[in-house]
Amino acid sequence: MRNPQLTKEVIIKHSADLFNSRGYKATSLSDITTATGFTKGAIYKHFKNKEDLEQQALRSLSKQMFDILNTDIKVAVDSQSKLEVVFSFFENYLENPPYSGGCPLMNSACESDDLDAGLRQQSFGMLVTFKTTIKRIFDNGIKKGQLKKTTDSDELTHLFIATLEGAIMMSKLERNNEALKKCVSYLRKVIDGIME
Amino acid sequence: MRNPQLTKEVIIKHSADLFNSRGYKATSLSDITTATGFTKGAIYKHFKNKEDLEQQALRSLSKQMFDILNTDIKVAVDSQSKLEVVFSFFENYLENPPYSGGCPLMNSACESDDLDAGLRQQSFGMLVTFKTTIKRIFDNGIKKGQLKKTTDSDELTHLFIATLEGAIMMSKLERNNEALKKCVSYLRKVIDGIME
DNA sequence: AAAACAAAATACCAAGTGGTATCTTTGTTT
DNA sequence: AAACAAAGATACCACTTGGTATTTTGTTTT
Repeated sequence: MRNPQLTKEVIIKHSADLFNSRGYKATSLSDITTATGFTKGAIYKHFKNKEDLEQQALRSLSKQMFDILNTDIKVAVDSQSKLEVVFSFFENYLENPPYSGGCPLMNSACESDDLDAGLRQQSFGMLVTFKTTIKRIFDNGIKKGQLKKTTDSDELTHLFIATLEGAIMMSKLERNNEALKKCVSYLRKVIDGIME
Repeated sequence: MRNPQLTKEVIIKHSADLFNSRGYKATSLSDITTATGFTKGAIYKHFKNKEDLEQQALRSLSKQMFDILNTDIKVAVDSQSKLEVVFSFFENYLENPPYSGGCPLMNSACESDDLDAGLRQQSFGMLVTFKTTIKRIFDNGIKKGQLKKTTDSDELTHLFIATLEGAIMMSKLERNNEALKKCVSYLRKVIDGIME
């Protein structure tokens, strides 16, 4: 019944959950051992140290987020529905979260200071990926004539990500999705305004 | 040369700085003693425990932020220039920060989970204050005929705060104020659009 | 100047931290 | 079935954590 690969996955999944909801530094190894049922021996068999585990956990969260997003974006046919995928993803964050604890990008970005360069670097990469994903939708939409040629894709990319991330923070703090709903509602109108 | 009141202020100021840049849980008492030059004896003379210090430090950061904002908002004469105060406050966050480590609202909101209810509560109050501050500018602007009557002040309040907070997160992570500049630039155009 | 009091320093404490070395178990290979 | 290596459990380690009890220092009051 031994399955080292599964063991590693279980450890990553549980610690990712703990890291994202309680914080990376605030989550101790013993938190993880009690959550997973494995011992420190098992953890250190699969991970160099806690920092290594933190990074692999964040990578897992990042992969999970973008796997969902990219899959649904690919299915959507035009720019508007592709952006709608992003909207509903965030809009349903609180009610039906793919992982608990809010957005892993914001959480890691807020917690990682200059000291732990690894987490910061990975968090940064996550932001780059996010920006690339959104901007591509705009640029393709413009190219295909679905969005107005005057659309400032770079500005809107920044606006969208900042607004969605900020709204998640607000909604998480207020424990209701009013902020998310209001912000997404606004962004939808922005889309309507640049539709060709 | 003993000055207990000053001692307390020094402890609060230094720990506020540490909490906001490195994180609340990640900052230890010894971090604070080395930063302030005082010992644990001095700290526990003035604060019940670490949690108490955390809360008083956050309150200090909050006060500092809103003192600056409210003062400048009061000086500004019309709605547009009042909102411009908020914009420039955030726009200059990175280059000329009133405190280091990014926005204390977002930092405390991200870090505080359900376990430390105190920090969370205070963070929540900070958000309420922020929302009230912004919304009042809109509502007064509408009432005075400076902004269009059709302005949805509640929606814009949420949009502004979410966008500014998200932009700070991005700019802090990217170590440049591109995101802040782009987002503020957009919000300025929103204002132009609702000017009467 | 002595006594009284508060402020801060010092010296502790138990508990928890990340990490390592060692041992036992398990599954696989020969 | 014997041997072997990998997986994981156990037992430990030095160190740091938040917190407390006690002592010293400085300031006021009498």
